[in-house]
Amino acid sequence: MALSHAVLAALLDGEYSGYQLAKIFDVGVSNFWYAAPQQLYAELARLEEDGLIRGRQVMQHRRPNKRVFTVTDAGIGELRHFAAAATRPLFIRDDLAVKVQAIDHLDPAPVIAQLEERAAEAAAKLALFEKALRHLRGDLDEESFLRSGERVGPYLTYLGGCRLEQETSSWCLSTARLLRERAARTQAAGE
Amino acid sequence: MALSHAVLAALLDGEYSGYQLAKIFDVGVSNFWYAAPQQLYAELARLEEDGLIRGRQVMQHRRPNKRVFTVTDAGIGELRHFAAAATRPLFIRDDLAVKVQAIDHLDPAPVIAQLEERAAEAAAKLALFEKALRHLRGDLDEESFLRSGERVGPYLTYLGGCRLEQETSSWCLSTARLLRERAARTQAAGE
DNA sequence: ATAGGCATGTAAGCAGTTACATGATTTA
DNA sequence: TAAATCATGTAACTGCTTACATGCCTAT
Repeated sequence: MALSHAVLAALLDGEYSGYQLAKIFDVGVSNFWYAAPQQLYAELARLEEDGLIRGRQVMQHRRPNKRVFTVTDAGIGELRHFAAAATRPLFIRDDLAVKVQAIDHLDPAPVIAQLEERAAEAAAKLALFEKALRHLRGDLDEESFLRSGERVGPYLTYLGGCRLEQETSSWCLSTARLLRERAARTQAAGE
Repeated sequence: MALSHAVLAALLDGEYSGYQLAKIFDVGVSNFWYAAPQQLYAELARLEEDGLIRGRQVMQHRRPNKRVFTVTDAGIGELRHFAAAATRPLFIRDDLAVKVQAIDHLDPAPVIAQLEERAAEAAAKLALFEKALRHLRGDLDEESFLRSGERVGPYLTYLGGCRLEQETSSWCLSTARLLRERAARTQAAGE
């Protein structure tokens, strides 16, 4: 049970189909959980079989029909059980950092380009998260919302996501700049 | 090929045994790559078979002998190839964030405790990384080291790790404080 | 004595990835 | 008319986790 809890948590805020969940995992939940679309269909089938979620057919006019899912009481129970148990350490894998780690033995040019690309992606995600935050808090300012809101979980994880993307962007840019300067200098020295 | 590149990058800075690598992945590399010890032994065997690393037996007096590994030219070639290719997106999985996402449906007490625990771990890691940074730059200040150092890759990834741990600690603490306040208020209202 | 560190693995099972497969509708 | 979006899966393979297995040395 690993992906299952992330799916249950995502389904707390509404009924979603596998396809919709895939998009949520691609943009929103992606700040703390990565999952491929195919995994989600398989996981939804498993969760339904275990009685932790319930599916419902939705007929659509000019689109394929879809099945949307909600968390059952048993599903909430499973989440409570999970939350009370010990948390595993953060699981992180970043190919780009591996490249930076090895940079002194590599051609820096493609790595610099990838750092700048990642910085741009992070900035775009940050903008998205900030939009989501404004949407969640509605007319309230952040402080009042966090004090009196009924559903603050997603808001808090988005706040964490914002920090992560901000730091990512800033680290990528400063690293890229430094590597550029060093590359310029070694080239000048080599001439 | 996923873990393999992380192992190759880690072996660039010296000869290490499986056991030593496991410790490096536990503390140092852990800011951008998670790996279990058993994986490392298997991966080292595979990399040696593929000729990307070379093992050497080291006899020891009052300890079991060990095999230490170095990256071959073919290994460097593989890393260069990897660095020039497209980078996959950050792979992240954080159980603690899943719990926060679902918090409004859960008993907050254990989650608050786990947030504070994670914050303490992050602060400890930060201290470790800062020590590693001081060690790497030796007598130089950071700017000169980054300008003129021969091996800046690990320094740059440690800098990234510091940011991550700092943000983690601060997010966990502010989230825990907020959840504590909310828990106190709902308890007061319930009485 | 006992716990912890050093040192290296195997085996079974589960989870995750990649490639394949289909088909309608909408937008450029 | 081509590409993108909506919509859902299967199958084969690879990678990862958990549990098991061993044994010596050092510090308390």
